[in-house]
Amino acid sequence: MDLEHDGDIERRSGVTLWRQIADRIRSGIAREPDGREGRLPPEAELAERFGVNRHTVRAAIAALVQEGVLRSEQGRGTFIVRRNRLTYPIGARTRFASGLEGQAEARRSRLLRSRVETPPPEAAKALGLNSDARTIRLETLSEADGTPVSVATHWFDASRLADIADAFKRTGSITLALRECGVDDYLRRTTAIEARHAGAGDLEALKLSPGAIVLVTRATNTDMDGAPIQYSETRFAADRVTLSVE
Amino acid sequence: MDLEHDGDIERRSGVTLWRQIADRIRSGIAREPDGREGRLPPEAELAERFGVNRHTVRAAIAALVQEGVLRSEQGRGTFIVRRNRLTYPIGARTRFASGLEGQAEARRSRLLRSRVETPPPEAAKALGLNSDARTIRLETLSEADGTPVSVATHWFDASRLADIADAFKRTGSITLALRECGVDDYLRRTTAIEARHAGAGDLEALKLSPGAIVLVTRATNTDMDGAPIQYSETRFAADRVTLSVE
DNA sequence: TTTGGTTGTCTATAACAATAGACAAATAGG
DNA sequence: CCTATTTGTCTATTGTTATAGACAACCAAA
Repeated sequence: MDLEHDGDIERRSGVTLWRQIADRIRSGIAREPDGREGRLPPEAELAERFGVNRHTVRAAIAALVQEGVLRSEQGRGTFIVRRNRLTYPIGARTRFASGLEGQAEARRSRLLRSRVETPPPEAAKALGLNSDARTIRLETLSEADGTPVSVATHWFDASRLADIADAFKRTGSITLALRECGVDDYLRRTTAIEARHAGAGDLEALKLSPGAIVLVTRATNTDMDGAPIQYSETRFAADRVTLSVE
Repeated sequence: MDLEHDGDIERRSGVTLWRQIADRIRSGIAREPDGREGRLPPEAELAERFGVNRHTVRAAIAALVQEGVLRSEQGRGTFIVRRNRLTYPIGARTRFASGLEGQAEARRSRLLRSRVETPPPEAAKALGLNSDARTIRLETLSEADGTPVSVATHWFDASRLADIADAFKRTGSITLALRECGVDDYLRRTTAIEARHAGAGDLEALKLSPGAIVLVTRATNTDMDGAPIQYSETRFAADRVTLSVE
């Protein structure tokens, strides 16, 4: 595993040494050919390589064990827990479930929260609504093989898609829910991509540890006539997915 | 400015409180309508809002002043330094300079390093070369209005584009350099997008502070006959750009 | 010129992170 | 069954981060 990849760790940077080391080990694992099982070098060796005390390395490993990335066995060593990085394609026909087809067995989404609200400026603009219009806001969590992949906030025009929350709850799919509401097909028009530290809410929903990164996409979908029907902000666990633009 | 955006800050998470607060303030600013000047709430109020001591808030502010995001004036307050977030379009005709046209005045790229090497597996695969082939590796830094935006590592087939390093050095542009080497036009075939913490090298080149995030794109470009000519990994300062997928 | 609100600096203390060293407990291999 | 290697636990010490309170310096507006 290539841990030397990027310079030394830094002291009094606002990030503790154990967390920097944990991040380096995690991304070293993520960089590996997909889902390789393997053994981590002994703690003593890692401590020397990073130029820190063994206890500091142990703190980093403990955090990754907590996260489920590593597994330690007394007397034997510390091992990498197999986990694939998912590739999530973005294009005109972007859909969650079918996008991950073949990469994971159990793909499902479920509703965390829903409510009616006046849309934030961005959503209003994307949907072509006034800022005092009524929108339905859905918070959803998507998982693949039991691991949370992304949380998303969706806005829909309440006057056109009044029953979308119910439909999503029943079907567990935006595509199917839209179909039940009379939108047979739709297209992804625009996608903006950013990255930032995960907030507390996302940390919990995605089962991430503090300091983790989320990839944020903000997308507008339209029906086949070009009328906007959905505006979404999706936060992906950055160390579990690669976004792929065709 | 919406600082409440995402839950409480977390103690003994491996990230110091002042850094968490700095990150929250920075992204609160980034979320604002583009490049708004404005005043930060007083330190005492921020301390109360975040539930920490005023000195802790001061440490966060000091870090952001160091970064050039804020400016403090004794007796008056702390102010947001205007800075636009750039939107970088990704599509079949992705190019650095023209992509940012109209968003920034001075757009330029310069060569950090170049060398001949056997390509890493990913680059070899993308370029359709054997793993013992010779490639030219370019490290470049791109700036807009004097602010570093991205650093990139490019691989080219050495047998086809022997003079690419020189040509880039002269022209400061991949597009122009390729033209000098006989590639009149090219297309972006695939783009993979990830996000991670910036490594030490990228921190320095992009003038970021530790813990900062980079958006990583890995792209393959082909000539008009579909033959791969370039494989690149680009690291964008995540708080300065939005990637936009058409 | 006074007042209220703000940032800047100082001291002291408590909580946490990192180092150092020693040894126990489990495993794998000869 | 021994030995070398490895993870697990304990104690002690030092340096960094966060809290608490007090007050100085500066600014703007009454």
